[in-house]
Amino acid sequence: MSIRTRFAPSPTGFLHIGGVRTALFNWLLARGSGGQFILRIDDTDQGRHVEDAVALILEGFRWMGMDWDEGPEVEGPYGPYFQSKRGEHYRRAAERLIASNLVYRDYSTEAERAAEKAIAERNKTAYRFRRKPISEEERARFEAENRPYALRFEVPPGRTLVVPDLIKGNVEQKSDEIGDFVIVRPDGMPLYNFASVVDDAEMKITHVVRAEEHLSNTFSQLLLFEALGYEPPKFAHVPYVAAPGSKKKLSKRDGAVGLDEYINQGYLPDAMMNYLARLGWSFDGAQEIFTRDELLAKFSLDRVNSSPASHDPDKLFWIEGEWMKALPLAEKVERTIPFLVKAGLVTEPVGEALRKRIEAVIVALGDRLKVFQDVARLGGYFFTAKATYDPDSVKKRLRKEGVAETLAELSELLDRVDPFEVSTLEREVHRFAEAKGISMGNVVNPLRVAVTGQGVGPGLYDCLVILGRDACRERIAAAIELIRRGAQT
RNA sequence: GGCCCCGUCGUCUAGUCGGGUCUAGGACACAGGAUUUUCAAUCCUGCAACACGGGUUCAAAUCCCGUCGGGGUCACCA
Repeated sequence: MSIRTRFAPSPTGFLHIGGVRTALFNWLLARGSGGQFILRIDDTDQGRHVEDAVALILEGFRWMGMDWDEGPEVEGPYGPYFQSKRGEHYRRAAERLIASNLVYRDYSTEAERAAEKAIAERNKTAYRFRRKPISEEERARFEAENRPYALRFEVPPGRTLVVPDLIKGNVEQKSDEIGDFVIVRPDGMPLYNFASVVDDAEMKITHVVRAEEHLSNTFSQLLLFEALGYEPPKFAHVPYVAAPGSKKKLSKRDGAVGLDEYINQGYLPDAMMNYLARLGWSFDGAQEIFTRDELLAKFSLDRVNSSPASHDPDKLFWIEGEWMKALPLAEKVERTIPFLVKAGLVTEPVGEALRKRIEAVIVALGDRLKVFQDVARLGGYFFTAKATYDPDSVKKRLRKEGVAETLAELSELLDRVDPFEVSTLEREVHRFAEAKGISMGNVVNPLRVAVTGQGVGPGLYDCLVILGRDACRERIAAAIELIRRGAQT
């Protein structure tokens, strides 16, 4: 039988990278073996804005390139794939449990339970709900007055439950440690532990790969699978993702934890997938870069670490750089455009001339281009009429004795160089420096700041050529003006 | 607090099951150097870990016990 996995997010409107990693493991496991990956929305308890939140999740999955065989939009044979639309399934399952006498009506009030919890708290013991005897008269009265009740599963005493976890190994728990738990609320809403068991069973999920926080719940779920007469799936509990440089769980306060932040910076999906896969999983202790196909072929649960891994933005950035280097030029151009538009540097539609210019900038940027927003960040001045001068660079390279004069002469030089190309430019600037007895650094650096406004950037001659003779001379004039004005004040 | 999971360089990890080949390997980051018009890239070098304490053994990162630390769960949340 083929492997069927699922990812079941609750629509909170936020795609945590830890969640994306869990989804990835599921996707890799299923797709790597020719199985199916199912997306299910666990929205039993949410109310509003579910649609927007779901759209965001789907968008994230599409960006990552993790397609789902069954779920929202595509549907499938075991739908619906929204828990909020599966009420009938839960109701039928609950009825079966009622019929076999494995659940009971709990008429307790919130105040009663709160009091018992308080006692447990005071005694420093675990709070466990247990079925209390109820007299026939009382029961009849409750029913007569239509008193609301929750449906609770009666946990059998004296058993040892074991989860044969694919990542953690065999994990045991005594059933006596587990209190009777609610499966359906008085308002008819099923609870997670119940709904997810019903869904996993009915959707024929073979491997439940999910966050570690569910490990303790699994014992209750095992009882439910058994009570419903289902063979439980295999389980694999993935350790949490810790904050950078720590072993503390990664939370929203730890900086960039949402997938959208990386999408917005212009990370590559392949790089993100590569990074996330290596976070908590390794193939042989040596390989760092994996293509999608390699991941599909090489991923296995038994090489997922049982201890937490911390999010490492530096490593993500490095992997991103490796992937960016390997990306074909045409694709870089194509994918850069939206970021340039967003930065207000170009407007669509992008004509052939502008496209050539973008391509030239990307070529000049070379390996300096790591994420797509870098083109705007590092090379914005190629797309504006004037340069914006960085104060530090101006101070360091322009406000020096004789720089204005040197720049004026360089401007004349640029006027003469023909053709206006990298090789000729390079030759003439070298000759100029030699003739004047100035070090190359003292020629090139001021010239760079004068035409780009920045202290760092692509090779100078590339910059000059892309900008063109006229723009270069205009900017040099502007820089000289800047120096003169600064000298007066 | 009870129960459960986890603990190798700052970080991702190899090695742990089946003790010796581990004076603990690779990678990211960091530091220094080479190259160089800046930055990036590249190459070289360096820094750096078996949480702690006992025990078993000829031999322990690897097995056992304890301690400490982190996480989860004990919801009519997921």
